[in-house]
Amino acid sequence: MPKERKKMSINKNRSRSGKVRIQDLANHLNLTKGTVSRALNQYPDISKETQERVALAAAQLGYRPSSHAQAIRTGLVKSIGLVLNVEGVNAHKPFLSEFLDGISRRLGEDDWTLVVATAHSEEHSLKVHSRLVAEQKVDGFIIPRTKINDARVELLKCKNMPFVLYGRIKDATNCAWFDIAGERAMERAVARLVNFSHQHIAYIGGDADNNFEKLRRQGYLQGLANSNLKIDENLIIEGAMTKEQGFRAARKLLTLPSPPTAIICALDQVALGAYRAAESLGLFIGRDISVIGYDGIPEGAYATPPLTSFAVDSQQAGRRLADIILRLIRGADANDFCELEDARLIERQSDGPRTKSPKEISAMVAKIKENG
Amino acid sequence: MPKERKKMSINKNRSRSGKVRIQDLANHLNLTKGTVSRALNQYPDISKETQERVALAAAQLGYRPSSHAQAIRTGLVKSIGLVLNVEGVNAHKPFLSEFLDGISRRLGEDDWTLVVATAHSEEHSLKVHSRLVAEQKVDGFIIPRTKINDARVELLKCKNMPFVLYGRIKDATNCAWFDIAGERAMERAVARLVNFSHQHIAYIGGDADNNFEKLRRQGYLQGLANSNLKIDENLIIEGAMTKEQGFRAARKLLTLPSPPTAIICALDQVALGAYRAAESLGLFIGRDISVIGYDGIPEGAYATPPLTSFAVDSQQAGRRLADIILRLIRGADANDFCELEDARLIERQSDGPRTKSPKEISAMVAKIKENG
DNA sequence: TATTTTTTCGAAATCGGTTTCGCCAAAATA
DNA sequence: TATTTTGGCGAAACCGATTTCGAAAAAATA
Repeated sequence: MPKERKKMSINKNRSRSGKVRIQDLANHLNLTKGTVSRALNQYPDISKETQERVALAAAQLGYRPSSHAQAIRTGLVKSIGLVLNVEGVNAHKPFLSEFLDGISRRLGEDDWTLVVATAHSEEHSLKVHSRLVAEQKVDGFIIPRTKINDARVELLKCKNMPFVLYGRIKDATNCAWFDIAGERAMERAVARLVNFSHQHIAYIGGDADNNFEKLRRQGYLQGLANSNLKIDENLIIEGAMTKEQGFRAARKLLTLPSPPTAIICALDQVALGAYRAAESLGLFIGRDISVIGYDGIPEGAYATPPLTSFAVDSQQAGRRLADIILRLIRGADANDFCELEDARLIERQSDGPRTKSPKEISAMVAKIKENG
Repeated sequence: MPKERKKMSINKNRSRSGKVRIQDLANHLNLTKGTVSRALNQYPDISKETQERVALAAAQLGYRPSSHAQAIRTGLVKSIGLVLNVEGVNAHKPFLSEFLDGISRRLGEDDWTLVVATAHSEEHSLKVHSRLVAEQKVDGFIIPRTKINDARVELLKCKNMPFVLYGRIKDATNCAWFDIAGERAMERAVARLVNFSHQHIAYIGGDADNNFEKLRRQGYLQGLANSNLKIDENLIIEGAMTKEQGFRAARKLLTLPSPPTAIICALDQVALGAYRAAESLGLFIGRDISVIGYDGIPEGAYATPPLTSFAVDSQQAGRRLADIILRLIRGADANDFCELEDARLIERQSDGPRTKSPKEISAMVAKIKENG
């Protein structure tokens, strides 16, 4: 008996289930499929009349070109990749769905789709990108959370694959990017606090290898400079990304011999951690000390007191990024897209006029620590 | 001058950029591409020797088959669709990235990918599904947040497209599904509170058209029945999905003439809203009244007091769902997948022995309301 | 040794589109 | 009227894989 050569043909039933192919459309119209294709793609050598006839029939029969069949000739699969690095647990959470929504909506308008993958380290992220490129699953990438020196950028440049950055990087030549000006927000935060008569303003930043952190820190420093305040290294802590880390950082600041009267946090989550630190030390936020956050997470509105913050419109960001990557793929020049947008200040009750001096705060804290 | 017939050829440069095609591999091996293809796909009519030679060369040259070129013949694009309905703002947030991660990892193991799209209404969701099917962007779907009667199921059944449900539905014949037994968690929550001597146990549920809500409510009622407690319709509120709605619902319950001594919430967010309601009425959770949530969101651990809840492992759920849909596409029978998993109880400090009677609670609340 | 079977591979068709080439008739020009 | 140009479409190649078919060589059997 000869070896069986056929492989199991799985789901053969589904393959021809009622789908209208271009050949069917051509038969129905008494044209060749080549002509139908050119008509649908608005080639100038097809008469207006025929074009309309074809378009009408296509709509009536519900013809939709198979995207991978197109891809084999055109090289375009009409989809965009987004690789999320989920190593830090809370990494992307707050606005992920809004962000995805913004991207998906914009892509959907042009009948493109979004491919999402996750990665668990920077190295793994590169592998995932490579796989998507090699298998030709996507025509371009949106790169979230840029690092100062970002290996993803090198990789995609070398593979000649279009991409747009959500965030900035050190060397952005030939890179399209879109970003929210976190540094300007931080600068405004300092100005606002100075206006409230604060002079000792601390800063709790995020992970230092994220580019946004570098920028926000710069903004904070610029804010100090604008008001001729001198930098106190003791009042600057970086590396806080979670509520817990915010708690620890704020506690450290508030138990300093000369504590700040106001704290700016690069992330709302961190600010909420600072809330608990203040609470644990008997300080009332908004009265004894001021706190300003950044992100505009919904929980901020429900905190006591409601958190003053800078809101980022993630949905809009996603939409804009999708729009840019589509343009790039269609031939636009990456250098034409360097877009910076401001975050929107939400004034709430976690900050206000300075009521205590550092000394007084220190005394309050000391008292509490004694008793408890 | 004749009309220009060529369309702009965009990104022509990228099309042949160093990619290894099967023909290149075949030339390199002095075989035909058909033979190479069969060798790579383990056809039995290729000698072991040749198979190994081909596999080696493929690895060395870095050959990866173009997935859409495969798709045109096999009918499989090797990707799974997930359509998120984002109409309720907070709809999917807490565990979305973990969920995506679970799916993406499992799919990645088999070189499949995940296509994510968003929808803004039930109707729009159907359209998005249809588009993905028509353009053959996916080979199957994961359907999150099942409704009791779910139109997505009808649609996909009729289009003969494989899918797996995250959640259950009314009529699940020929449906593969995976779910967390929220009803059993609610039942256990009641038993736990009864054990703490509570007899007046309220329930705040989510939107009634979600199937999970129906089940959790049933579980709550079952729990009452198990302990021979009678149902008090005044102690049951549905339709709360956010912290704000939880606040309102809990306030309503606690200002009742005969308020509950314990509240079970179908969502942690809602439970945290209840925290604020209790606070606003001068009640201390964990001492004056008990609260139990469901979801296991990280914020629960940081609330005061830390929230007792039932944790759901979204990453694991995503992985399992991905695994099921792959099996279905490879020919498994949908009826073989009806999987129910228990949520894990996290005992914290928001519940405990009953210390006050409804009357006493009512008195406390009245006192606070009097004072302001 | 002659015949049959098995193993292994090449050749070619195929999937569903896009794109190129060239033909023929109608219109424009000489 | 003779020639050239143009408009509109059919025919066929092509994209990169998979799958079918058949044939030559090697092995097994008569």
